[in-house]
Amino acid sequence: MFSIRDYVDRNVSRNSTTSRVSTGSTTKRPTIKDVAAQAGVSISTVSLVINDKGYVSDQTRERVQEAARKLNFVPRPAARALPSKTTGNVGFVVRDDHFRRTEPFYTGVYLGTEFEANNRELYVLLTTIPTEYVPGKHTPRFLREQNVDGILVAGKVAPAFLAEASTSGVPVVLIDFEHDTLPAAVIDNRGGAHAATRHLIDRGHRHIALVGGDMDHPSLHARREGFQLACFEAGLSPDQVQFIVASEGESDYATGTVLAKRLFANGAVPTAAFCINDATALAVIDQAAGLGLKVPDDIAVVGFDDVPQAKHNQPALTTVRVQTDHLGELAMRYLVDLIEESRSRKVRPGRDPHRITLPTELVIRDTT
Amino acid sequence: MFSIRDYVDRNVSRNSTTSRVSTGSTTKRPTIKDVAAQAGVSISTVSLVINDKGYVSDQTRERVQEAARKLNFVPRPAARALPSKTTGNVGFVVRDDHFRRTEPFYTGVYLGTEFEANNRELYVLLTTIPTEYVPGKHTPRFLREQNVDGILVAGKVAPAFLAEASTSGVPVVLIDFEHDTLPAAVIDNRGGAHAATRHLIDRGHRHIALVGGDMDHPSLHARREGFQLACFEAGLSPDQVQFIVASEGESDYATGTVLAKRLFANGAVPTAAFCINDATALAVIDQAAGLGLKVPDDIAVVGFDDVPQAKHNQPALTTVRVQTDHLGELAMRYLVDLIEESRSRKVRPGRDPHRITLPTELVIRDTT
DNA sequence: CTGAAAGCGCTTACAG
DNA sequence: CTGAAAGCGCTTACAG
Repeated sequence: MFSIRDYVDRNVSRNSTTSRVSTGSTTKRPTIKDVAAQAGVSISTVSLVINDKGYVSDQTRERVQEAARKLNFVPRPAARALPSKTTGNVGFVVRDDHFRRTEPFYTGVYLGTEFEANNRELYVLLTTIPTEYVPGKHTPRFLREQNVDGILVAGKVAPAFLAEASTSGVPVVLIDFEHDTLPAAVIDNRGGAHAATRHLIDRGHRHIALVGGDMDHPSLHARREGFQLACFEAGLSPDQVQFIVASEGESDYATGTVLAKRLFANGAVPTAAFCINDATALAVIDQAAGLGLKVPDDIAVVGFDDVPQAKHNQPALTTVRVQTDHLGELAMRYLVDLIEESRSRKVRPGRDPHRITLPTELVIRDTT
Repeated sequence: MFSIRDYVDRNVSRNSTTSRVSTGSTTKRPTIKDVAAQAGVSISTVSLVINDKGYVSDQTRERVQEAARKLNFVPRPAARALPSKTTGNVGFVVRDDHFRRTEPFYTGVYLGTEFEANNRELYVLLTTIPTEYVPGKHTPRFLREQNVDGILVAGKVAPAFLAEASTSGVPVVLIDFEHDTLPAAVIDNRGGAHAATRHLIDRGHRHIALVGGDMDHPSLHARREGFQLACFEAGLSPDQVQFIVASEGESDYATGTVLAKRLFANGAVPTAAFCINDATALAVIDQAAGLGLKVPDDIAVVGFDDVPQAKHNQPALTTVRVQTDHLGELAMRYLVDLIEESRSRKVRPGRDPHRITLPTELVIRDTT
């Protein structure tokens, strides 16, 4: 390993002050006690007011609120956590390779959860886990320390992790993934795929291919179902529909390129392709261009996800928009619901978990 | 707004158990008290052992450790935070538009900090701020609550935020950005650009262009310097060197496309282009292909960053690799150093802030 | 080297 | 509607 010292650049200008600046006021940060004194009430009352709990007369409430405002009082998270037996944190787990992906899908989801967490006065502890998850070894610290009130799991993860999370004692909500009976916030993959396929059919296409990598993921599986349903409804016969699908591997640009070659290698090329996601669609378009085929005249292409590149591509890609932020928000709200539910022990008798489904939107651009 | 209820999918199978499973053992989580009882010592001693502080005889140390292991004791973060006046958290701030970028630069940096945070028993609170930062309005919650021991700021952010962070009373380390005298962990942009340019010159090129968007960012500025230095050292005359630079706008693919058109519009096209980053380089390559120019025969291209796409591009892009994880790690270590330093009040007399520089590596592929 | 005690800043029954 | 008191689970001087 290396030492930090190895990298210190001594050529930095030295005529400088330090970065640590005092907070200006010498008085230390106020506590609930200071607020109580200022308002002339007990700390119990202050606590009730800032938590909006119990019965407090309007008059004292206002007096407390004014005192808090005047002193610039902000409760310390740790001091609240200790007696209340809650942490004020939620965990956000995603596989590292997913998080690193070029398409900013999970960063969008994360930002949505962060936004909603801010509204709910929660901190989000973002942790990545490896694809090959080994329980004791890779267990997120917040699980070991039981330092969260709930857990969000984004995307596909190892079942071993889900088992661990499920037995942690706090609610778990999956995002864009499904597993057993765990509650989940998912995209309307089937509906989106159906709309996209329907759109191709409406444009007059009758020979259509589905192109995509491994369909093992529940979301991709649902997209295939939506595609099939639309084909069936339109009365297409099986020989009008092709499935260009890899038996393994991610549905990424590289896999898409391989599949596109297979697609165009066939004698009778379909007039339209529903691609399982944008990465695949972009690969198909590039391969088509390489062969001198015109999009959409020779082959129409529709994707799924509406990644940033979709809009900028030449030609701009018709696709299904997924509002990733919104998905994260939705999941966080759902999790908070479950957390509150589990606190008011009333609803113990195992309410069934739900899937919450986020609608999608077909965005018609230049490839169809 | 909408309600969560609007999205509940009632078609989910209902023959299921709830996701909330008890932890198995009915006994509640052990505290330091339980460990003390088990080991037959006081809680003070247990505290000393688990924090590796003060003098404890080897014998009692072992007895305590065994007791802790046996009971599966894990200290609660909140309980430590309260009396110790530390939070165990560090803030990680990045602009939302940067975090959403297609190139996973900042996610890589984040993962590096997370990795190192795990080693140091710290939690990272990732927060995004808008480009147009308004102090009171967008202030991260961890600042309001003073809920961090230190702050990492990744990439360019509004000066108003840096001012707020600097006066928060905790150390701040910038990542891939520089500002006044704040400590920073930066990439060796100048060195990387110098090596890349030198490489072009070594390949025999004498007419070279620098291509990139707005050079306002310190990192890009440093790259330009490295480029210029290499040109100067090689004795290139000013008329052999072109600067195709936008006066504003990000150095992204779209801007790169515009610049590439300008580059190729000139009568005398250079034989090589040093692009300020990979996004720009990829745009140049695509534009060259559109004009029937061969890369690298008609024009050699080198980028900077080594984004995932660089390797997969046809032809694969020669570029300068930046180990984003490593950068994050480095910054986190630096921050922890500063935090510890600020705790042991000895080093008060304003030590000068440093820049810690991460080396880069030239990756030669097929475009040069 | 070890323990008793005070205290961190809150919440939460429990009285009144 | 309000307050006194106990307690959350640790850390940290301070004695010894």
